[in-house]
Amino acid sequence: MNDLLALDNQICFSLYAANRAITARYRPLLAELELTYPQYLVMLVLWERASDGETTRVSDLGARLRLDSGTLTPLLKRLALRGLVRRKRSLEDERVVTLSLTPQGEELRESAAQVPLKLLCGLDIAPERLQALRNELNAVLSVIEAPAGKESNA
Amino acid sequence: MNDLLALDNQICFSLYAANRAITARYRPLLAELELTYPQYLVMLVLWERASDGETTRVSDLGARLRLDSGTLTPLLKRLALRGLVRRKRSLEDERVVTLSLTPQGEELRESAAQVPLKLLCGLDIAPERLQALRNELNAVLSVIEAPAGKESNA
DNA sequence: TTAAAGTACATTGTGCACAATTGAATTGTG
DNA sequence: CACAATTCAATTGTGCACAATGTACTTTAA
Repeated sequence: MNDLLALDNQICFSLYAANRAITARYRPLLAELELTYPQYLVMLVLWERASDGETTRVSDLGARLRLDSGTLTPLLKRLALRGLVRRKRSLEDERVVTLSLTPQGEELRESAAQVPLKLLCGLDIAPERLQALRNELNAVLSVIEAPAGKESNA
Repeated sequence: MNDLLALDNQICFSLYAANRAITARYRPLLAELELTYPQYLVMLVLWERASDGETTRVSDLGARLRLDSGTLTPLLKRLALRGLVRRKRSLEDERVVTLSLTPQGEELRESAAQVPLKLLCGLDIAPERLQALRNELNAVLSVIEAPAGKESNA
């Protein structure tokens, strides 16, 4: 009866289920833009950085989203195929692939701008509550991602 | 500069990143049991229900974990192949597949019992804080999963 | 009793995630 | 310069998630 193993006591399951539930809420909204959820996140980063006048490398994107090239490369190829994104080998360093938005990619931002509000309207949760949750998640995330845990706790 | 689209303002991204970070923390612990994270969740449910003397159907599992047969069927076949789980067609209703644990499946529970504690030790976050986060996630989850949102808000 | 509706699981196909490996390009060192 | 080490992206392979469809079975109701 060690209920540490009970599903309801696993923080992990709450995260897992909540994440999939939120993603499911986004899905119909993003379907109108013909974007998947990870593609949407990639576009968010590109929109952000493009407006800052920064060029984005695949590794920048990976650092921001915590995703590696095995995930990003095929995803970016699909976005490029759809004409939203350009992939170009850097001239200074041929290992680097530089990402930029096509006019269509820029344009899509206008439609996407409505997504966050539409989602919030469909949710019936106080925005402050979501904000508090987000802050707590970010705080926990930064601890989780800290170098080495504290396994060497003499 | 409508920062509703900023990545850092997306509750969804916090959830997405935190979920993957936690899962990554579990991975080495579960690797010792040769379980993936979703497989671990399935085993948690089976351990729970077996100790309650209940038989588990695939649809029960799906309801508990919010996963459909497209995800569960191949996962369960892999667990069966490893000899942890038995899949049997119900005699009363041939559509139903009943799940039970093999002796090895039961036995694995002993090793798994250490996983939650090991995870907590590696985290360096107050357990009460995680519990509060879990409760908040569950509350939000139940709202998200509520029937229809409130789109029809006259 | 038999057609229609509904249920439970399986299958197929697409798109992530992530580990591991590869290969090309760059950097660091003597 | 040579050459080892490192870096960046791509590739390969496994395992989820999920939509859509298929198929067998059960229930219902005409």
